[in-house]
Amino acid sequence: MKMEEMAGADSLRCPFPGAVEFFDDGKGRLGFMELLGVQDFSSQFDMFQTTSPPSSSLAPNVTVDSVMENSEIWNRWPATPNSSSISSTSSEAVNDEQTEQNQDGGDKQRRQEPVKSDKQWKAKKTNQKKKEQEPRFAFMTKSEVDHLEDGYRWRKYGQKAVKNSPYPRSYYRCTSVACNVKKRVERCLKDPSIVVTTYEGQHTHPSPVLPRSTFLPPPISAALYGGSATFATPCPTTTPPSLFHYQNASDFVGGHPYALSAPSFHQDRRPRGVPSAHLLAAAAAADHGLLQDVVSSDMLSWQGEMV
DNA sequence: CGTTTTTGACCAGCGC
DNA sequence: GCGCTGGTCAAAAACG
Repeated sequence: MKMEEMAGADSLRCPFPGAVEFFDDGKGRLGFMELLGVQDFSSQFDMFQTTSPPSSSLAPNVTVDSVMENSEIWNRWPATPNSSSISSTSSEAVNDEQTEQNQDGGDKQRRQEPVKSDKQWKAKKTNQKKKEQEPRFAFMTKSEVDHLEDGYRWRKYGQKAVKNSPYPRSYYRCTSVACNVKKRVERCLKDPSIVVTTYEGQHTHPSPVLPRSTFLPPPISAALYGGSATFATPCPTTTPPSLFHYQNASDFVGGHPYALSAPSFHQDRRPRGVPSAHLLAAAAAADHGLLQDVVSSDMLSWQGEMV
């Protein structure tokens, strides 16, 4: 199936032209993913929902429709402005970065030196309290692969079993020096095909694979570069969300809450300097008018079919 | 050989 | 105080 056809099949039902991303996995196979939604369940959390069949499982006979049928949230996309501010966390994020650095640097020392002073413990407690206020940002992605490409390099530092769930939660940390951003990846209990990725913190550096100047809508750039002030909630698969809130309507170009997630294969070991297709698609989805700035002619082709 | 992942252990917070 | 849970550490293993 041609990309244009796939995109065309999507255009009738998808309320967000451009919300489907096609990408080449580098092995000649075509992958795609869907944006399912942007959601703020508790005014504390932005959630992006996407679907992303792994390239490895994407057989040639798999059609967009077969995947689209799995998208429960299509056509449920009324935007409700949310006035919560995102600016108040930026300074805290910086503080967190500093405390985190101290913590990271000090943890090894702490291990070697089990006896801790009260000051150390209080500092850690304070740090944890701050962490609760750190910007968080979550994506829901339909994918068979847990760890999704987002333009940054991550190192897994832990994995925990989730209560009442057969699926573990993985903990990742940005590999960049002095960058305190973390993310958690877990599967939705009710719908294991959905991966919930929660970002925490603010990147102190540009994406190694995406030029900083590339336009991304605030939720996306927030996720990639840090800056959102909202919190994630567990996936709502039992009752697909009917309300979607944005922190500010103006946060979205053209009022469209376009979002992205990622192709899900070997994200961290992709050759450097190669812009991630999904990132480009995200930018494209944000505003078709800006498409020419960020996407290839091929992507423009299918994007055009969808508008 | 450097980097990343795995995994058991540790710690804090919370509810009872 | 105790047990449970979430988050993190760090040594060892795996990987490229």
